[in-house]
Amino acid sequence: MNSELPKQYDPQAAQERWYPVWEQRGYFNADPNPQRKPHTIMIPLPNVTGALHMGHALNATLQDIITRWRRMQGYEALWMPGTDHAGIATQAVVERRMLEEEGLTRHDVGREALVERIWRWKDTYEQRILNQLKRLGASCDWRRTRFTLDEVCSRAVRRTFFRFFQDGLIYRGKRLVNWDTYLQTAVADDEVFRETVRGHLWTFTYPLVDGSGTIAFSTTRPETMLGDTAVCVHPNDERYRHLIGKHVRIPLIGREIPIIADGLLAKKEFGTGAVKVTPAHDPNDYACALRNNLPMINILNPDGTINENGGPYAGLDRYEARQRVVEDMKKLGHFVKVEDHEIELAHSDRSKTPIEPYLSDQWFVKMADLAQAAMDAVQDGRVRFFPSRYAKTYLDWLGEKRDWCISRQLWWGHRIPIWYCDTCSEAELRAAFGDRGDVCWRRDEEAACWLICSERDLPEDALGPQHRLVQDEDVLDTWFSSALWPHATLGWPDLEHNPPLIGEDPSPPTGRNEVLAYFYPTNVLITSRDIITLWVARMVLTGLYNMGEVPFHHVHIHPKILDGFGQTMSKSKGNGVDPMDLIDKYGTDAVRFTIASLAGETQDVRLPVGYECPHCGHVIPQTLEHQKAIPAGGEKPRVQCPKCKKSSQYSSPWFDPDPGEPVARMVSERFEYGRNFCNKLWNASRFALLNLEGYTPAPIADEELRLEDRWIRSRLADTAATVTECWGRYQFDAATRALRDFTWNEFCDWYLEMLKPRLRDEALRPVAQRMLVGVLDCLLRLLAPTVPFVTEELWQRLNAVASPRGLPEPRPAAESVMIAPWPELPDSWRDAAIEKRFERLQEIVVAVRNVRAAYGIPPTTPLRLQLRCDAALAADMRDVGGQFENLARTVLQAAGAEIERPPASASFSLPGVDGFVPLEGIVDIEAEIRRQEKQAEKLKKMIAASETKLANPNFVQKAPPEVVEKARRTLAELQQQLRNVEQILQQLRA
RNA sequence: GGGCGAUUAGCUCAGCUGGUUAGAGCGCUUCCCUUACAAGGAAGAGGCCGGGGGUUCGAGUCCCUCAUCGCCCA
Repeated sequence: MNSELPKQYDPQAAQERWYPVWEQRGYFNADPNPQRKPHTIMIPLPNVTGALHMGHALNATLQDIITRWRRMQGYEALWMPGTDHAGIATQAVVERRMLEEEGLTRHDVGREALVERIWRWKDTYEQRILNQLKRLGASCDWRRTRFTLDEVCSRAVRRTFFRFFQDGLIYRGKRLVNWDTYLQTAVADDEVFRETVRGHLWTFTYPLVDGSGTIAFSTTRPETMLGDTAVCVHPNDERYRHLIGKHVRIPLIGREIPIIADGLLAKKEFGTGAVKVTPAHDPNDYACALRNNLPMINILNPDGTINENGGPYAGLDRYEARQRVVEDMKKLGHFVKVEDHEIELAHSDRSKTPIEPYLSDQWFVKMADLAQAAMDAVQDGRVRFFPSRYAKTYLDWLGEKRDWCISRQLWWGHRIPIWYCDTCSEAELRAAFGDRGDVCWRRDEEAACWLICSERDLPEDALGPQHRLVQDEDVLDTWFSSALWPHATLGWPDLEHNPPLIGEDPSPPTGRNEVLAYFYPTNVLITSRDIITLWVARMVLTGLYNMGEVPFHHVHIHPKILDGFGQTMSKSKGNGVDPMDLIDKYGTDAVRFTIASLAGETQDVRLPVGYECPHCGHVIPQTLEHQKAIPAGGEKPRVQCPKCKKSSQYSSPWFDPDPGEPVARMVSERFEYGRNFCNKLWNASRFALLNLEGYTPAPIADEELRLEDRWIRSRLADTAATVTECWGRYQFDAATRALRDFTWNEFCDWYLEMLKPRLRDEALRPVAQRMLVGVLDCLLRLLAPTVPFVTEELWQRLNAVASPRGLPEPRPAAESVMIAPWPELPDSWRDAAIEKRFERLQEIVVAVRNVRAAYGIPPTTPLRLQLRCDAALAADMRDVGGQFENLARTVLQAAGAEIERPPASASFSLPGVDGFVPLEGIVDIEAEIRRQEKQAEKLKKMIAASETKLANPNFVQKAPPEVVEKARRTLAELQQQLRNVEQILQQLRA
């Protein structure tokens, strides 16, 4: 390795060099080891369709920091990677592409072929997302990578479903779902977006059966009349009270339906005050039907055409039927009027087509007991949220105990392990399966058939040729498999073998699953708040059910990253930065460090983004106009660079840049924070490496330490303790702040500067070198979890020239910083008195520099300094006298109580010490008077405030004595300072 | 409609259980390419801590209220 370090850190080189080394040496691997305590983190499995976005980058960075930190602390640290099959999202992407490129629908290719295509897609994109994690530096045990549809996870899904079914926790029922007529599947609420569209509001009448008149109502969807089962009015509506209980006839199909009263559905002010009720096709009507025991009539086929319940309209598309219904009602004389109306219409996020509320058969998990158990785990502290307020979200949601709808009408996913048979007898079932523990059955009276649940696939003729078994067509909700993630990935339900490792031969049978026993329960789940209910709650619930033990003890909820306008970043908004672009531009460590510094306990983080000019590299802030711009008249929108005056195209969700055009990619200048930090660390280390010639390892005796050595040691110990504490509480912003402050403001700005003269002095050099290397060694270890690449690069270079090293005793350095021990520094290093003395020195140096700046004296002009202070401080300052020369190009001429202000000097007054800088010929008396007057004013203000406070008898009586005492001391100090300033002023004016 | 959170320097954010003169990074001003670093160094300007009440000897910090914004749930 070249020992000559460049002036700038090259992140890409370090990333390419060290990641493969770590991986090859097996540092990421974790195996059951009785000698160590386990530490486990399960990755919140990224969706296999996607690419890593900023949310993932934040999430992964935090997990990696904790994992690397625990590993250094000596834990057997497992970070478990994997991906999610993400049912509908993946299937929809593949289907869309198939349609666009080949004009084929899933019905054209069939179930098997479609699933085959999706697997191929998955193989490609899974690799991409895992590689992106690796570029982020993720220290996952890649041998254990799992996929929710792989064999190991599938077995867990089957076993869980089977146990639920056997325990009577699974049932089949009707439910109103968001039906996507294009994809012909139900979509979840979070896969639906609302859009205002222009529609109509029609008003019609239904005739009363007794011939006494009609009742008028309004609707935006006339075709749903075919499924009406009631007309509803408000119970307090005087206009209709006499009609409640009577019946009307639906003219189109002749069905008679009741007029009911329901205060929750009918609004007196809206339309006519009466509303038709279509339980099978409207959520509010559905709820009303449940309250009032109304029948529910489904009038739609899965493709959105009217079914046989629509009588003469059967077979028509719902929109065609709408027109026909309106025409027919007109003909029959039941049309009143039509108005334009804006409607908030639900659309499927997947197909972008309107959603139809649709009543269909679904499978449910009973939540009552499962949810209660999961709530108990949080309430009694077995699971703790950080920040704690998120426990409320969790408890509120579980508290509703709403049954969990687990079926999805898709082809991609875990097929529901239920087989139907409507011809067999129970005796036949018992004869065929009675001796099998993995099959059970239950009678579904409503459907008049047997429901047979099996852990293993059943052939169609499992009951003999005379009976046909038909498997349920649906698959399970993706969350069903991800709910099992913490124990499924560790091999449950197999308790006899360790889970298989990728790329390795099966290990010899162990007779027990040591991996599961060792790594479960896991320690902490790190995730974002939007899946507390969907995922976190369900993992706790299934973990308790299957394992009898919570899946994790801590849940850390980290913030969300928003754009500069406070909006969620998303592809469709065109405001998302690609973490891979940031890594290219700033380096992985810079991205990690910056991201960690953003992760506080507040909900959101704003990250202003901009377009990087492809011509000059200048970053142009993104505006809302950029986000929304669409090509008008064929011309693609451009960003104008204010620096080089050139314009360029940029990426946007609304259009693709023209081929060959230079494209302004989206970046965020905030990451310069991390890049600059890494570079600072790099250069501090570079300084060290340039000054280590002749380094000899040896213990350092306490008497060899100078003031600055004791100070930096104290600060280092304090910083290490702070960082350890903050990470234990998942306060990443505070931890990185402490690290940066120490590195930059203490180690670089003061300590390194103070070492310089010592390193030039033959006699002092050896101890200075040992201290320098010792502190740097510790600092690199403290930073390694956050910025693994730059610290490794530096660690290796340090190893080459200074291997046994460290404080207070030198030891052989670890072969990699990532497996070096986490610094546990003695408490005795922390020394408040030393820090106080050092701060005095700092204040005086700053004051002298201040004089220099105030008088515009060039940095090269030497100055002289006299200090008036008590004997103790004077001795202290004389001890470090050389540092004034070094840090402020100033000679400390004298220090003591007897010092008098020399004529023609600039002065400063600090608590307990006055300083005089003789400036013959330079000092401007008037300017100096102004300076001192300003200082006197400031002191007077503070004295006044202080006096007011102490003059208040309530304060003196009621405040704690130490607070009062402190206030008195402060006042005395201020008064002394003011006297000194006034004396100086007097001399100046004389 | 219910819940959670935010509002502190031009921008992005810290500020733990209330206690001297409210901090950081970026940006800005002045000076400096000084033998680790111009992705740097030195010095500096910039804040009725969203408004209004209250509790307290004392409020950026606790309570109430209003306003604005964001997120989640229905």
